[in-house]
Amino acid sequence: MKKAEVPGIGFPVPGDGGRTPQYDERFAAVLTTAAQVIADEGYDRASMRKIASRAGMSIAGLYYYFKSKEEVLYLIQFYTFDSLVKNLKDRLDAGSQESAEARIRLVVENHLGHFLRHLPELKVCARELESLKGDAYEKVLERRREYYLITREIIDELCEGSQQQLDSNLAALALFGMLNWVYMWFNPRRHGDLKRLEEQLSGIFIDGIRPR
Amino acid sequence: MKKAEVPGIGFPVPGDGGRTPQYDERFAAVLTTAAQVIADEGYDRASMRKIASRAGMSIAGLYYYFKSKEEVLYLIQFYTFDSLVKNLKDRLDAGSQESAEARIRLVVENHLGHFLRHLPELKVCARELESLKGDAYEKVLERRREYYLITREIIDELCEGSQQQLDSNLAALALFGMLNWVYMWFNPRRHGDLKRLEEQLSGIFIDGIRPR
DNA sequence: ATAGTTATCGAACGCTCGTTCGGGCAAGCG
DNA sequence: CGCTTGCCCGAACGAGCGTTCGATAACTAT
Repeated sequence: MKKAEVPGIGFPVPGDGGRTPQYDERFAAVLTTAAQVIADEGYDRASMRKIASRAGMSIAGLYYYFKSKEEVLYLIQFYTFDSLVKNLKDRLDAGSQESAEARIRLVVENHLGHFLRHLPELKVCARELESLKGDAYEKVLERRREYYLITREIIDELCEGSQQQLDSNLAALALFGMLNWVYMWFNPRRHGDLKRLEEQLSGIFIDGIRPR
Repeated sequence: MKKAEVPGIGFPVPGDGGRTPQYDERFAAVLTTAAQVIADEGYDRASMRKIASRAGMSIAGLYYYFKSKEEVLYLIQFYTFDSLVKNLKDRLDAGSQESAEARIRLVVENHLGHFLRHLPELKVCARELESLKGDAYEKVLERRREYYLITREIIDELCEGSQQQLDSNLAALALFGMLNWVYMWFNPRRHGDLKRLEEQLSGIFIDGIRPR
């Protein structure tokens, strides 16, 4: 059976073409395990042997699901940003009548919420973009840019009529800096109160850029 | 001749004990080259062979100056934070009568200024702390904590009397997030105006946390 | 029962890595 | 002059890497 592919990449995608449910389940489970190993040790030190052994299978068994190590990394990053963007769009659609400030809070809430549920994946995305090359790199970059643009448009709206000339591009990058740096210090035991974390960070950012 | 050592670590330090000036010069030059290679390719992919070849010497020659690859990484991070802290202390001493807001601006100015002058080193520090182990990791962490504490004290002062309960710990981490994420998007040609970058970022942060 | 597909494995190949070893060459000093 | 010392090298070693190959059971459809 021919494998379904992401157009223009040649990497397979699960759950979309006659493969068995067991296959899809195992595929997703192995990808989750791989994200944990890569988050813990970094892409280069996370060998296919370690990933296979943590997933309870042989190296050759791993290659039944993924055709290369880079594909594993690509899929983690692609799916992570894909679901990040999809969730954000859903939230923004549901709250489209809200103020720009409320929608920025939605962005922060979405990002940190996803972060808590998929800590290893987010860490991998924050650190390993540059470990991809060629088409895989471009495809992930495209998703990131989409995510960035959605956010920057809200920031543009929030800055409207500000007397200070604030660069919304820089502001968006500052926001992502705050949010993506979280993996460096976050500890579920110390910072488990997600609501509080969201409020503090979005508070700093919103008060920081709001016109006065 | 016995090599001088950082107390408790066992790693050598240049410029402090009877070695020739050529040695110190070459040592520093090789370390700068190593920082460039590691910033470009990541610690694991940056092989000793590549570092040696970019520095114009053989692998074995490299081992005359450094006793392991991890030592190279340690020295880059240790010296970078060392000089970052030293410069910051100097600036803060010179501006000790200034307001907390002005001193936060000094922190941002110092960090980004150092960033522009030592882009590869800062990138290495932002990404490769976890590639260190044991004593080297602890020693670098110690320097980072010192840098963090200096900054957080100023933030504490800036938040004094704020009616909102703002967590200065989170605020400091948010600031470092903004500043350290810069390596992900900074382009000297697009963002060459350092003064403007400093003003925008410190503006966002200060307005974000200042009591109102 | 037979043929084909799915999921898995052990073993190996070729390569790169960090590190070491023994030596060599030039400068400075006795 | 001979000898030490500072600086540097070619070559090698053992380990770990990503990837491939052929084989093997279990299941499914004919």
